[in-house]
Amino acid sequence: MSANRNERNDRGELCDCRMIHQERVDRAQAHALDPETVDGLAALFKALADPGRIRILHALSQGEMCVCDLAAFIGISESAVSHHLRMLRQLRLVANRRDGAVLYYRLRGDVTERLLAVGREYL
Amino acid sequence: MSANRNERNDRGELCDCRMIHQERVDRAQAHALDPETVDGLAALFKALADPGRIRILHALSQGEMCVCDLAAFIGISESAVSHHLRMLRQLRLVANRRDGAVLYYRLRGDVTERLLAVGREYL
DNA sequence: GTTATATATGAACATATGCTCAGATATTTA
DNA sequence: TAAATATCTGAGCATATGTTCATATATAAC
Repeated sequence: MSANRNERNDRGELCDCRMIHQERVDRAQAHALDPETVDGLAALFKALADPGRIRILHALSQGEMCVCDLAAFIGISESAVSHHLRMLRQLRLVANRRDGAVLYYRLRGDVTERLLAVGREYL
Repeated sequence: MSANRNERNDRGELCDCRMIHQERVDRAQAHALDPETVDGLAALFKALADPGRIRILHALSQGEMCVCDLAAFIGISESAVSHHLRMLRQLRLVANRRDGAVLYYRLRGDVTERLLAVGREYL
């Protein structure tokens, strides 16, 4: 239970962090997520970390909608909605289909609905 | 399919938003999450929207750890870890137990693990 | 063709977030 | 008691984020 200093951290770098339980840190290290996974998860949850995007995604779970309908529903500008949709598109959480000048957005896959369901259960 | 202006929005306020499909907006409105739920969900996902906190939470899913072990594992200061843990504590995602001067943190409930599992499945 | 509609995009700006630093609190040890 | 350890907290600062505004693009209507 004694403090060790100047151990090597997970990246092999020297650090002067204290470390009370070497074995617990080793265990965490053994099961650690790789950086790519961590960043991917952070990006995913960041997409859901905004009230406007949550309302957009939940609205889309009822069926496809176009940008201006979403803007009217949420009460923010169409530009703001478009910015949000771009982010959600890049994360592949939504997809769209064009009908004339109108783009209809829909949920892509079931990730969003599953995450929202777990979240609502937790509240 | 004609654009309507100066309709009343979800809060009964006048707005000059365009609205192409009144029935789709109405449907979204009928199933809309209440503001309290939306904010709660946003706060929850915000907690998971940071690489450091994801690594903390995933480490805790392997068993309880103290602040300095987490700091050593993640490679950030103990103060930064403490700030993260306060946020996670307030959201009831983690709990702690004191043993002398050391505070051992653990996951509270299974929300975190379920969300991380769905997230990893999506990646 | 021109004009209107629907959406996208980049810049700018205000606010939010994460980290560090200095210091406070709690507990143990001498 | 004083000193050391473990953690917490608030302020300050740099960066990130969400929105608006102006403008660009794409399609439709005329």
